[in-house]
Parts: sequence; structure tokens; C-alpha cells
Amino acid sequence: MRAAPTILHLDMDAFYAAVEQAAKPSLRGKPVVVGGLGPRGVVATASYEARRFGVHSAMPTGQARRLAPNAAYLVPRFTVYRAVSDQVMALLRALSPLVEPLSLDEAFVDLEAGGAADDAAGARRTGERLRADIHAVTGLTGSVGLAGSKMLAKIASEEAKPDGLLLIEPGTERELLGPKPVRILPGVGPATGEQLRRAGITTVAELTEAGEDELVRLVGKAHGASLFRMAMGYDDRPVVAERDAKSVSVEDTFDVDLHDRVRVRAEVERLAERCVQRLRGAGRSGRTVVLKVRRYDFSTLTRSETLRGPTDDPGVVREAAARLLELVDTTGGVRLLGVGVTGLADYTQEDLFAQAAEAREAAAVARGAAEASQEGGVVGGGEPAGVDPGGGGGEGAGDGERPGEGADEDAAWGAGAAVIPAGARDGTEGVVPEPEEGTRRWLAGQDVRHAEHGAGWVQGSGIGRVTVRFEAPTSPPGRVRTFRTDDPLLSPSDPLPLVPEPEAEKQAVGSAEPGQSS
DNA sequence: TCTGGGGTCCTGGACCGG
DNA sequence: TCTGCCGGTCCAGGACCC
Repeated sequence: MRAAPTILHLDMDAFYAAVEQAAKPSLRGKPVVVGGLGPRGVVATASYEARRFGVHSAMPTGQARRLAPNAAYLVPRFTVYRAVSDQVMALLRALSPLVEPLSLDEAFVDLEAGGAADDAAGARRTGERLRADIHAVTGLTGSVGLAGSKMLAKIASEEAKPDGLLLIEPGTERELLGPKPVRILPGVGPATGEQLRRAGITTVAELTEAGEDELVRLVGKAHGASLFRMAMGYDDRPVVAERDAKSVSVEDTFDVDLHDRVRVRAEVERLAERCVQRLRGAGRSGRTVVLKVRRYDFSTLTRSETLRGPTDDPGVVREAAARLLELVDTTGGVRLLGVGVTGLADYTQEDLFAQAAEAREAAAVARGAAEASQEGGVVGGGEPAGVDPGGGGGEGAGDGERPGEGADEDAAWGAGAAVIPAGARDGTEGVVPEPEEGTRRWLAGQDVRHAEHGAGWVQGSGIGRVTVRFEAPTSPPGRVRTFRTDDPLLSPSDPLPLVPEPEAEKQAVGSAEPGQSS
């Protein structure tokens, strides 16, 4: 804990929903919900107007629709959010080299390291100027917390929401934290909260009274010790600018549970391919392949296999994932499948082909053994590290074979509405591409352009019709028109900037000058 | 029409080698 | 040679976060 409150935490207010309201004038002041629109979608962000109806993040979208039937329901446009996030992060990096992004809409900044502030007054000035700059550059509001530690800065920004700033003066931490519910502390979720409640602990003050030994007894060694320190207001975690990812994974929830084993297998292979694409995109390779299966009853299990060395070979990952699938009972139905790679390295084992061949051979041997024993169950756990032979896996499907029917990416966020490429969900890819001929569907919120009417966005679609509202971030609320979904004059388009470019650039450059005072 | 997706960290058991 | 201990690694699951 440092003496001056020079750790800054920025949290953009209802970020995804706020971006949509900035981009779509007709939605300003109205309830907006961004998230998965399919039968199994959940809310990613609700605007403050929607929150008044009781809608909140992580709530099933179906439930949100019942609470706020008149809200606008939109799929996320991660490319736009990432672009806005980049603008905000640039403003933060102008303050200090030590910026730790937590997500697209949140970050810590060590103001002391950047010389942007060394006392409370300076920190407050910097925070207020930052909020003004963010508004000028993006048109959005963010809340700022300032304190002597990351935990307290984050709590402060939460208290400051929406559109505010709170500075916690050194020496007032215990007094401030004491009466707060335990859930305010990082690391206390529903399970720990319930555990503590059963022990009669509901506030931070009661945590400190309980003492470290009791907390360790209740929630375990590492968790208990860290909980006690946090409750006392101690938190010396530094702001870390660069963090290497430790795993890469992709997963899909299906609109309807999968029962067909062949289809499940095809989906696993498809996910493995996507996972490797991401892995390669990050210039990494990994040594442990993880398969995740969520069954019809929401029970989730994982199976993993550690290879002899790191790989970024799609064939190796695909076959490992397929072997792991053989270890899982999927009767009853599969709700979600995921494939991940951990144990990341920056290099790849040289003898990849040998590794792949070895894996195929092992699978063949195992298949032979399984057939001989007519059992095909799990091979005993005594295998040394390496490419463990699975039960009866590895059918030797031709490499590069098209899995299933393709064009079936529409689980999750865009479920049931249209096709979202994997990359569009996390902003690693460009705009939503033109769907295949004859499968043209439109996503609520998607950017489009009409040859006669200009730029707009999809307000809704169904039974051969698509409704488009023609407006831009800087225009007044626009008019609505309905077209046939296959109207040749209508096409997907790039998003428009929220704030006209020259203005945004001018502001960004102005703020990049360090040491200026307001 | 209950419950997404991409992560991190911790715990505890099994197993192995010294 | 047998046994116990200990640390490291692997694996599975759970909790948490945004």
C-alpha cells in the first residue's frame, strides 16, 4: 500500500450498451440490451435504462425479455467495441507506461510510474481530465476510482458509477470497507459468500474480526489468507502492463442439445481447428489439450492430455481432442463443447509430424486393444506423460476434411439469428462477412448499407423481411424501412466512427502531451 | 424456453522418482 | 530390499472475474 492514492481504475459505464446508444441515435435514453439473442443467450451488458427493469449482466436473455419486452436487443459488435477500447487505452497510456487492461472496458493505471500524479490533488486532477478526454474522444462516459491499491481503486470506481470519480484518502480504508458486504472484495463470489454467511460473516468488518486462521479454516489456505489481507485493506499487487496468456480456448453452446455422436465428434474437430487458428494468431503453441463437455443437465466435465512437446498443428490438436472425447459419456445430450490448449510456449516442437504419426499409431493400438477386450473403456491412469492412447478413438478421418455441413457457426451470441464468425465475437476479425448465397440472414444491431438509402443498422428480421433503421452516430434519429432479406441493394457494411475522425484525433493528440495541467 | 465465452487461480488426489 | 517421505507433475473440478 502506497502513501498517495495514485492507482487509478477506469471502468467505462455500461460499455457495450453505451457504444450502441452512441452509434444509434434512436436508442439514446432507451433501454438497450446487448448479448446473445438465441434461445440460450445471456445478457452481456444492459444500459442503465434497461437496468431499471431489473435486467443485468449474465441474466438469460429470455428472462430479460420478460422483464423489459420493449428494450432493444442487439448482438455484440466486438470490432466496434475494440476500436473504442483502443482509443480509451491510448488515453491511459498517455498518462503512464504502466497500464493493465482487464477487459475492453476496464484498466488499472499506475499514475506514479508515469509522473502523472504524486499526491491526492494531482491524482484527482488527472482523473477528471481523463474523464473529460474520454468523453471528447469517444462520446462515452467512464467512472474513475483513485486509491493507494488496486483493490481500493476498483471499489472506488464501482462506488463512483455512473459517470463519476471517487478518491479514497489514505487512512480511511478500514472505515470505508468495514460496513460493506463481503461480496465487495475481489475473489468473493456466490460460493464463498454463502460459505461466509453460514459462518455468520456478512460484512468486511466481520471478516477482520474472524481472523486469518478462521478464514483459512473456512475457505482454504491461499484464499483465506488473501481474503484477510484484503479485508484489512492491504493489497500490494502491482500494476502489470504486460501479461502473457496462459491458455487459449474456444467453446460453443448449441441451441439444441446434440445427441448424434458423429455430429458431436465433428463439432469437436471444428472447435479444435478454431482453437489452433487462435493459437497461431497469437504466435503461440501449447502442450496440453483440454476438452470441455457440458451435458444436458448442465454438469460440466473436462478431460485433458499432455503431449510430449508444444504444438500448433491442427491435426495433433484435433486428434487429441477426438481421443479425449472417447473418454466421455455423451448419452443424454451435449449442451456445450469446448477445446482449449494450455501450457503455452513461444516455440513449436520440431518433430510435429512424428508426434502426429505417433498419436495416430497409439490410437490404432488402443483401438485394437479395445476391440480385443470388447471393453473400450478408459485406459488406466498410469500412462506416463506423452500422447496417451484414448479408449477407442482416432478413426483416422482424413485431414482437412470438411466437418459436417459447415455454415453452422451460429451458436452463442448470434444463436438463431444469423451467422457470426468466431473472430467477430472477440474482435479478431473484420466485419460480419456476406453469408453464403441463399442463407442470407441479418443480425439485430448489424451495420448495413443500402444502395439507395445509405448507412443503417438492422432493427430486426424474420420471415423473409429485414427492418433497417437509417441513421448515423452524428445524425438525428433515422427512419425505418423494411426490405426482403435477399434485397440485392442491401449489404453488410463497416461500422461508422462514433465521433468524427478529425475531432477524435485532435483530442487524442492533445491529451497525449504529458504534464499538462487543467 | 435458465444459466455465454474466454480466461485465471486454487485445491486435492494420483502417480512417480529420488 | 522394503518402506516411508517428499516434491514435482498431471489431471479434474470448482470458484471467480469481466
